[in-house]
Amino acid sequence: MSYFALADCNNFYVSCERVFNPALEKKPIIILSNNDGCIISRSNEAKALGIPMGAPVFKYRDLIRRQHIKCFSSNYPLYGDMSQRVMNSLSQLCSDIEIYSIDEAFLKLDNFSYYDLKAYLINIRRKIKQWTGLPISIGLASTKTLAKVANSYAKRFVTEGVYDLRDNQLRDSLLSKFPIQEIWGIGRKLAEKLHEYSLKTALDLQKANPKIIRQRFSVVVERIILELNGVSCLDLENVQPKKQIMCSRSFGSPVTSLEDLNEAISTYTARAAVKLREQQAKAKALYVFITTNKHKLTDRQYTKGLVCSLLAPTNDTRILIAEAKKTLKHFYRAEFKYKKAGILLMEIIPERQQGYDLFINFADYQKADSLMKVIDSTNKAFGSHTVFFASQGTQQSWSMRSQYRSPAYTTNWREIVRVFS
DNA sequence: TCTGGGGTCCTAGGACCC
DNA sequence: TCTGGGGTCCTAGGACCC
Repeated sequence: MSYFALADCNNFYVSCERVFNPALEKKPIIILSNNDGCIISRSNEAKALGIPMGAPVFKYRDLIRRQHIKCFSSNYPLYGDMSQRVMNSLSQLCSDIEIYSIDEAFLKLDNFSYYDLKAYLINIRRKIKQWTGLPISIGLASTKTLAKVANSYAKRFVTEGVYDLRDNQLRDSLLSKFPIQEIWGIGRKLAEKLHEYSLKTALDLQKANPKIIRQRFSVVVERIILELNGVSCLDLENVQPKKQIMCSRSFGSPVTSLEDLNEAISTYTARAAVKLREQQAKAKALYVFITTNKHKLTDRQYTKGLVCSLLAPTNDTRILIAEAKKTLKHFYRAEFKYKKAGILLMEIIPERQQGYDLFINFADYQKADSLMKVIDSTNKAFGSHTVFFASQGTQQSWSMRSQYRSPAYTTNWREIVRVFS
């Protein structure tokens, strides 16, 4: 018999901040999205004060001030590095692991019949806390979907942070109290439609006829039913190379000029190209888009994007930037105030699958490869903005707001924690 | 003043082929 | 007074996740 466990960091971004600033323990804290727009992580104290997930921060300014809630801008260099430490630690403790998101991993526990699994997981949790400083919760069950349910109970009701949902009777009694929209894979729309069939709890769904549900909904919901019954349909997944690579950002303030948009698009293209080379791939097409602020009803709106097919697959930042700028020029219009721009790399193929262009000297390919390698390794060693392209600009007046950022404690020598000063 | 960013999967429907 | 049907490929869009 094999089981699944879901290990999930508690209030991950908040917890990362607390590791390096223990004065924040037991205080209400929130972390803001890029551009300081939405609330994307909350400490338990902030949740208790009624701050919802994903809410725009300006709607809660009063509450934040009144309750002295501490705000932080997102600090992805820090969170990414802490995530890696957690995942490395988990991998040492369990060999069958799928990293599902920045703060979650599924573990598959095969051939553990001689162990007390729950005790084993409690020990994992203790070690992660000791090695990284981060608190995690673990849910244990016979399928991934049930492990998710177990995890949410581990978070809410259990002090040792591990919840064992392997017993069928216990499972069904908990599912009868579990709202259908909180099931992994059931979002708002599906929940509404399921409510029309009087399916309100996870147990209602579990008892539904999978074949009929498949006809009326989809194979996705059918699988969820089987998973809720303890029939595993979703196995651990290997990391697949990305089929699309996106980089987009909202601007700190509205942008109108083509020069600024060119800088932004060049910057996003350069970032996407780094990701592309990291997975040893090339793109055959790219998509550039710009959009005005859809929340600002008084502004005239314009949203437009365009696909550009590349002559040959490439991961050369110089070519990608040139093509992206050329594409932008086709649909840029000067009379709008833009809020956001972005680029999507498409039709991605592995580097070694690529054919070569008859009219390009092979030596030129090798030169481009070496140049990109030097740029990437320099930026990796000395910081991501050490070498950059002139078209990315030096002022970047359009760049996003990040007013309350904590130091990059673990990834930048200049921002390292000081014990003495 | 002020509303994130990045990604996947599934389905429906059109075009096209024989 | 009669005009197939099955299969594949592609794309757009919806829904979901964290």
